[in-house]
Amino acid sequence: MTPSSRGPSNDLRRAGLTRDRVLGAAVQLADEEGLDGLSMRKLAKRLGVEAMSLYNHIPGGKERLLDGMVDFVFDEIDVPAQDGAWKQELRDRAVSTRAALRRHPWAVGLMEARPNPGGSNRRLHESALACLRNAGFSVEEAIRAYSVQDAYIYGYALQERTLPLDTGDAWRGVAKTQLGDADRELDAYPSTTQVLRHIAVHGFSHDEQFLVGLELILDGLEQRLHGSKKA
Amino acid sequence: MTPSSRGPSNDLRRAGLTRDRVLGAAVQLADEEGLDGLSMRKLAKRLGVEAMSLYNHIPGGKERLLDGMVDFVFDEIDVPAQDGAWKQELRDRAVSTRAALRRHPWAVGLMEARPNPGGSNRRLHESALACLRNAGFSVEEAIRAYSVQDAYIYGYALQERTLPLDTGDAWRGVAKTQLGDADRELDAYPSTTQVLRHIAVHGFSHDEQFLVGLELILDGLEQRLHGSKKA
DNA sequence: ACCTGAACACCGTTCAAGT
DNA sequence: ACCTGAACACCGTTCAAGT
Repeated sequence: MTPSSRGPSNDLRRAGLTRDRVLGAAVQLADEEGLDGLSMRKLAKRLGVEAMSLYNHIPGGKERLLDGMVDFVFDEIDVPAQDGAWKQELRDRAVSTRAALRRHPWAVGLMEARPNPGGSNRRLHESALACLRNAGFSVEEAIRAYSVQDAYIYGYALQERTLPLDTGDAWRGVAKTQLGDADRELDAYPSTTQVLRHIAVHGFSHDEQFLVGLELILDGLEQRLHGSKKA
Repeated sequence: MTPSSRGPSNDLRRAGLTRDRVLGAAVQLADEEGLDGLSMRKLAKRLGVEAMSLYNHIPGGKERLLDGMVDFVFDEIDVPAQDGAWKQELRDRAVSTRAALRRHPWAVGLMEARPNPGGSNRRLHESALACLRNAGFSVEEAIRAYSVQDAYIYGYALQERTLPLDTGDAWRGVAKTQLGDADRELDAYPSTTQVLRHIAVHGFSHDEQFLVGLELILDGLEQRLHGSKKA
């Protein structure tokens, strides 16, 4: 009568532990509790199993688990098309990358630091480079464009991780609190105070800030592209 | 006859444990073994003491120790002057920041993530903002300029941490090794292969790459500055 | 005031033993 | 083939006890 009794073999149980299931649970645990909260023992408990049995599915231990988790995040990033609209494609990739890193803040410091890049990482890398090459960037300029844009995206994600606030109200509140705390120090840091006052009134938007900076970089790359074509 | 016997009081010993000495030893340990290698127990051993006695000098435990270490790194970054040469001042600050992060790679992910910023951090922040304001940037544009440039600097440091190679020879070697490893995959990743071939021949320079990207951003900020002045 | 030993509640990982 | 208990070598931190 139970559904499982009708399965093809009755030893599948409710377990069916898989590399993918372990990876998914690990990402979820890190999303909820951060990288410090991710331990082999806690992860095992979530999967209804003892810590030692994880090593049957993740051969390299925790280090390889992290490799897999990082590639899991890379897989969530949209791969750019390789036709001529390079600026739009790169902008989309940047927005998509930032969104993935907001969902998985623990990944920011790991994405570019893994010695063994996974398949999703390599495919994304390849597509972005191809997109730039097809648009007319030389190999050298494609490397440069990729480097500058990636530095900006990951650096911005690093900043945003500290204060991932969405609404103008939240920002106004933070600025007012800091102005209240500082009080006696306002004279020593006049420009900082000015900035806090500005945010306390006008708020702040990560969405807008990120996009404006991104546009500045894309425009700079476009100028380099046209400059090199003329030369 | 021994030097110490002539000291003002003989109970100073060789210990004289201080917050500053603990901080210095912690930075050195992290430089040598990375953040994972920094434990209260190992740090204590270096200072000739048991782990528990560190808590007498670093009240908040390891978390506050990290706060202190981060501000130790901020203190090594040159503070920009506040006169009109904003472009040169910001360039110098960027170069100085990257150099500090190369000396202390463990700090990259921590610099902007501490909830309680230290004095050196706040002074640097204030000076950079003041430099921008004095150059004619509005409050809003100063925030933007600071954000874009910092994202680039820290993001670049994040990339560089993975492969902190200095010489063209080292880069050529890495590229050749990767081309050898990949072999069967070269067809699947043609643009990546092209990039590796380019580096295998021409090498690569972090110094140059960082500066070119930095200039692209500074030029973009300059255009925004002039645009807003006219408007 | 500063240092310490013992203890607590955790880690990642190995390995022999189970089924 | 997969899971586990016990064990090892580590963590950060508290606390009562020493001097």
